[in-house]
Amino acid sequence: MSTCSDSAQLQPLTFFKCLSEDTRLKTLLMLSQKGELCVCDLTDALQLSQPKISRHLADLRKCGLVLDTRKGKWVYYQLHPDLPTWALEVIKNTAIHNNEYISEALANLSRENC
Amino acid sequence: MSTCSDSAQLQPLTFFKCLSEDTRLKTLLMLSQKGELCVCDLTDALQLSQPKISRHLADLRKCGLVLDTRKGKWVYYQLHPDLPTWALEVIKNTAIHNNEYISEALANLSRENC
DNA sequence: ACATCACATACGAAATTTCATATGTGATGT
DNA sequence: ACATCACATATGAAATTTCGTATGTGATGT
Repeated sequence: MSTCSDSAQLQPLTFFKCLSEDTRLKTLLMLSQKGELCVCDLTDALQLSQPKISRHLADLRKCGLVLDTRKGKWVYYQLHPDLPTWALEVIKNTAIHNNEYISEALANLSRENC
Repeated sequence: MSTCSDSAQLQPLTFFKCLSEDTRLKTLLMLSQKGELCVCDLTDALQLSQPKISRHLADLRKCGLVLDTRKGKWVYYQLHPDLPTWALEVIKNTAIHNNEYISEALANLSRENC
């Protein structure tokens, strides 16, 4: 995940490289279902260390797949509003037809908040 | 691309790992447009060595994304007929909206045959 | 039987990706 | 000013992926 030459148009290969890692894929699928999540939501949901989540979010940011918004201490992430339609459809299509892949993470999410 | 535990149901992560490499992605997109291609078609189209193409096709085979059929000397590949609908739609959706990504390869294809 | 064509596979080397650990930064509260 | 919380980033080690080269295999033709 090094070659995301920022600000260029989203290349299909770049896009699928982002989807080819467990943490990043689950993050994108969860965002497509939940709309908006902060970093601590994701560490809870995926049961992973904060730096690990943060590094993968940085990758997704650099490729333009997610948008971050600071609200006080918290940083909220969402799927980038400027995502090409085909890419958004891939994410949503995958999320809808693979519920079991993210169901456990979504369950962790609802239990507690930071 | 090592962990394609054959014959299991297609996992989204496995699927996207297959799409996260240039040769494999272009191969799948071309198959979705052309229906059927032999190995030498792909070496011509993508201008890559035969073993390189062959190794990536082996990956796609092991993950169940393509089906190979021997016809005399030639081995023809197609998208696997049992592909889950969501996966097939991802491939077709991507192909339709990213013509420029495979246009050069498709042009090479029409020029000559082996 | 032998040569050749189309394709598959084995083996290291090189490049890329991923990770844990440590440290840095901005915002909030006292 | 200081401590703390939420998050980001740097660094080097470890795992994984990719590739070139060499070699193996099945089918066809003579």
